[in-house]
Amino acid sequence: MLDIRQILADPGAVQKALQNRRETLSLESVLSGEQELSALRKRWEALREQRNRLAEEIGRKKRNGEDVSARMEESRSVNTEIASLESELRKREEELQTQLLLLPNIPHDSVPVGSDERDNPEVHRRGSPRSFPYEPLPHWEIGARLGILDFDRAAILSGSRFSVLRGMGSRLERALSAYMLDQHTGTGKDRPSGKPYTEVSVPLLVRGEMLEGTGQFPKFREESFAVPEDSLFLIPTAEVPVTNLHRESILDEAELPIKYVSCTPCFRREAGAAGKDTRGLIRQHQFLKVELVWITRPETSYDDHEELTRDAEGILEGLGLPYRRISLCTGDIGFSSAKTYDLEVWMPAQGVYREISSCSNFESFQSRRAEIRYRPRDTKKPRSVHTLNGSGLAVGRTIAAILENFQEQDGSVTIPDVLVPYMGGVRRISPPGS
RNA sequence: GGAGAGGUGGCCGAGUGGUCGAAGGCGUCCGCCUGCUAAGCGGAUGUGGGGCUAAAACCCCACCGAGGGUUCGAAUCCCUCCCUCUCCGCCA
Repeated sequence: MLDIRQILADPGAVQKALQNRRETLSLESVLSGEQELSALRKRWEALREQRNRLAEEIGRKKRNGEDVSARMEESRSVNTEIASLESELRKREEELQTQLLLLPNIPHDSVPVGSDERDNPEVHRRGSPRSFPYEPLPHWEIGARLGILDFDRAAILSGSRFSVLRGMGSRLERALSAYMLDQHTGTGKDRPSGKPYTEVSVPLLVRGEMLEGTGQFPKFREESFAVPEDSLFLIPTAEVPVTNLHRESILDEAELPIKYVSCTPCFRREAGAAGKDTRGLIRQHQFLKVELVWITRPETSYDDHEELTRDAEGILEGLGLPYRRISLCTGDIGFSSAKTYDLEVWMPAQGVYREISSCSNFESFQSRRAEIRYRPRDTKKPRSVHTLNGSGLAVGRTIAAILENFQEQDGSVTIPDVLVPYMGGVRRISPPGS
């Protein structure tokens, strides 16, 4: 959520930012709504003051045995006025709040202006794609031939966009999760932030307020799987429970940055994605993801964002997967984000780079919604923290990338060296019977 | 699921209708004292919004789990919901 004072201070700049985002919302009704609200609020406060004074006077006089019936009558009439004002006030407040919750974050100055994904500049490329002496197979073919990936059975269990991993496929998922978690909980000592990530295991079902806190609600409600019977929602990413871990609290500056890593299944309805990426592990209703979350100070958040992104890149480099980093332009950046880098891994069968991680700085957009603040050492007055997160990495897509990049002509797949210990020493997954 | 107890400031905890934004303690900060540290002594210390101001001081409004209600007046009484704890039952 944007700070209403920031909007008031420079509505032109905010409107400009919305335009850059290709967002058609206008600030006019927000501005007029806020103006009316503040007038109503002042009137209401004055009446409350009057009522409080009367109540105090009545109490005092009563103790002295004086007659207070006239004052009580007066107070009653003030109360009816307060009540009518209050209902109006509440209505206006809700209207304004609804509008504010639908306003996206303002992109950082360093974010390139652009219309859509075609305008996302590449920051850098690492690793070189292998050249294949044959037509490389897509990962779903490889997985099926190896007997480790089964979409047909998953469809019977749960419908489309679900998968079953079997044998070494399932083991590969576990190995990747463990490798990533180990890397992140081990990194940091030699970094500017000076500390490794703390691993957390969190609930996969959360209340709606948590999703509002991180920005998924109210705008993207239809993207979430719901359990209406219990008013709970399946998390679309670990970002939601992990960031909200510190909701409604004031942290000590000395605690910052707080760095978490969490491996969870993620659940997405993919409501707007009908017919898109219908094959393979790329777009599933359920997938495993290792998520990095930082809660940090505003002064360092952009340096921290670079560091977080480097941490995610470290996994791709460790696995030997070719990838590139792109910087999302104003027209493509996510609703809650002020700046986002996407990491895209090379997928040989399609001959394209595909998103495997998205690393964002939300500045105080989430922390204002979730009320996560810290007390600066010098000023003592609480300030909103900045929150960051990024995938480190999406495990399902990493499996897909490994199968495609490290496939061999005989149908086998070579396991990256760093994963071998996690695979129980297995260096290669081979087709059954070979 | 059944029975009971309870949710108060950064933390612990007192407070059953007005003088309570809230005793006391811990913590934190400032000062004093003291070879150092600790202890001791004195003072300060909730959050959000508004007014005034150069900035403060100061003043006003709201907040004692959330939302309603009763009342001139609610942390305190009533209702609903959420959560925590104890015991019993069930269970990975």
